[in-house]
Amino acid sequence: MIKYTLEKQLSAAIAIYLDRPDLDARLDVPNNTSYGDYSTNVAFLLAKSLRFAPQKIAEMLCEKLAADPAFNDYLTFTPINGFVNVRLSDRFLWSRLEALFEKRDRFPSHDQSRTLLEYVSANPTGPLHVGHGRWAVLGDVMARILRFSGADITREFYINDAGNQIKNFYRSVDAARAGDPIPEDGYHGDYILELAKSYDDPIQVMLDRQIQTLRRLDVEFDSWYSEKSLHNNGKVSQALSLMKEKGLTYEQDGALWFASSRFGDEKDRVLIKADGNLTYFAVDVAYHVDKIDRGFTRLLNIWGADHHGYVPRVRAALAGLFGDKFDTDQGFHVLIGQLVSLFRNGEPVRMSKRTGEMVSLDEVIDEIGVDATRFFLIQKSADTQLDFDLELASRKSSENPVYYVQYAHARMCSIVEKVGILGPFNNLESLVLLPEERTLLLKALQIYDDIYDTALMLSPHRLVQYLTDLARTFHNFYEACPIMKATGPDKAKRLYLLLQVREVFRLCFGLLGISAPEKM
RNA sequence: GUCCUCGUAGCUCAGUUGGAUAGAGCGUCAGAUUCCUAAUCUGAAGGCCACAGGUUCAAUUCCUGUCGGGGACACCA
Repeated sequence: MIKYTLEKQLSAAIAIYLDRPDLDARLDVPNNTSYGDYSTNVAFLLAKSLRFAPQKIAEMLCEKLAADPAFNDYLTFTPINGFVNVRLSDRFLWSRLEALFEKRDRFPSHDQSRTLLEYVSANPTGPLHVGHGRWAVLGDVMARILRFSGADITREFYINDAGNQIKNFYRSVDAARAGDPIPEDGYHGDYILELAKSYDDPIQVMLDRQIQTLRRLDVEFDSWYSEKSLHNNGKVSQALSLMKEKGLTYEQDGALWFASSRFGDEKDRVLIKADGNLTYFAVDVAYHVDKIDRGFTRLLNIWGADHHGYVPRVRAALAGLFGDKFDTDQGFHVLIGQLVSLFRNGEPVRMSKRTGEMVSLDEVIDEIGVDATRFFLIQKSADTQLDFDLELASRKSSENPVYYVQYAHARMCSIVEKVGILGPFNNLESLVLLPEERTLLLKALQIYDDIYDTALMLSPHRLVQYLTDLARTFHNFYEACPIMKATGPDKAKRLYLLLQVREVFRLCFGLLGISAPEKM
C-alpha cells in the first residue's frame, strides 16, 4: 500500500506544520506525471482560512517537507500551480519492489465482519442468460478480491425452488409431457420439450445445468440455499412471528401487512395475501433474517436492475427487526447489476425466458471462450447497461482486450524462458532507472492500492483498468528496454523487475479468474 | 404520472470525499521489425463531458430544471 502509507504520513506531517490536527490530506496521481508521482491539493483547501494564496502555502509546505528528516532521503517536493507534488526516489521504489510480496502492510486494517455475498440466485426454470453471467462474474471476482484483502466471506446461491414460478414451470413441462399445448403464461423455450422427454425432476435438471454453466465460467459457491427449506423448517413463520412481536405488522383487507413505510419504504407491503398465501417478500425477509441468525454481520447482494425497487423494503425489514445495525450500507448493501443487451450484427437479440427466444450464457461461452466472457462482463462498471454484439465479439476475438493483457504475460514468460533466471539480484537499487523501467516499477507497486480501492468501492472493473494500464506500461518497457541484449547489472535489474511484474500479473489474473498463458 | 438509473471520441466504455492539458480499447490515417513473440510500439485525426441554470478560487464530478435511453412502480416472482 504505497499510496495509502504515504498519504497517512504526509497528512500527519502537514497537520502538524499547519496546526490542523483534523487535517486529512489526500494524494492523487497527477494527470501530468512530469509534475510528480503523487500530488495533494491541501493548499487550495486551506487557502481561505489561512489567508494565503495556494501557491504560497504549497511553497511553504514543500520547504518544510523537504527539511523533514522523515522524508528527505527518499521524497522530493515541488510546488506547482498550488499543488504539492511528491516524487519518490528510485532507491526507495526499488526497496519497495523487493518487499512487494511480503504480507505485512499490504492492507491497512483487517475487516472484522463476517460477510455473506449472495449472487446469481436465478430461478431454476431455464438456462442462465448473459445477465446472469454478468452477476456471476461480478460476484465471483468481488469475492476473490474481498477474500484476498482479508475479509471473511461466504459465497451463496439462493435457489428459488418454491412459489408460483415453480408451479408454472412444472405445469409447462407436464403439458409438454402429455403432448398438450403449453399454457399461454407458461415457459415456451425448446428446452421445455427437451425436459419433457425424461422423467427426471425438471427443477433438478435445470439446477444441475446452471451449476455446470457456472463451473465452466469458474464461478463457485460455498453454499446453495434452498427457498423450499425455509418453508419446511419453519423459518418463514418464525420471521413473521418476530415481526408481529415487534409490532411491525397489521391486518387489513384480510391480508397481513408490514409497516415498511415507517422505515423509509414508499408504502407498506403485504406479507400474507388475503388468500392465505405468502408473498415472495415475506419469504425473502425470512431468508435475510436467517442470514443474520447464521452469524453474518455484513450482507452483500447482487441483484438485477429489475429488482432495484425491491431494495428499500428489504432494508426496511432489517431496520425494523434489527435497528440501524443492518440499516446502513455497511451492514446491508445491494449491488445493482444492469442488464446486458445482446446484439447480433447490430440487431438486438431478445432475452425473454418465456418466449424461449434467447441466447444462453453457454452459447456465449462457446462462441468467445471463458477468458473473454469473464473479461468482457467484468470490465465495465456494474451499473452501466452493457451492449454486447456477439458477432463482433467472435469475429474480432483476436483483438479482444483480454488478449492485450495476456499477451504481456506471454511475452514475459518467453523472455524468462530464453534468458533464464540469472542472479545475483543484489545491489540493484543503486542503478539509475530509465523512464520506462521506472513507470513500470511504480505501476507494479500500486497493485495493493488498487485492490484496496476495488474492495472498498465494490467495483471490480477498477482492477481490469489497472491491469490494462500495467500491460501498457509493460509493452512500453518491452520496446525500450531489451533484456537479452543487456549486459551486467542492467540485465539483472530488468530481469528482476520483470519477474516481480509477472507475479503482479499472475495475482491479477487470479483475482479476475482468467488464465495466464505462457505462450500465445 | 411518480421514483431510481444512465447520457463522456465514429463504436464500446473508464474517469469517487470537486483540482493542473478529460483518458483507454476498438475503428480510421501515417510510420516502426538485420533486435527477447508486430496479438506489440510511435505519431495523427477525432470532444459544447446531452442541454440550461446554480453553488465556488475551481464542476465531467455537487444542486435544480429540461430532453433522451433503460428500469421499477402488485395481495407477481
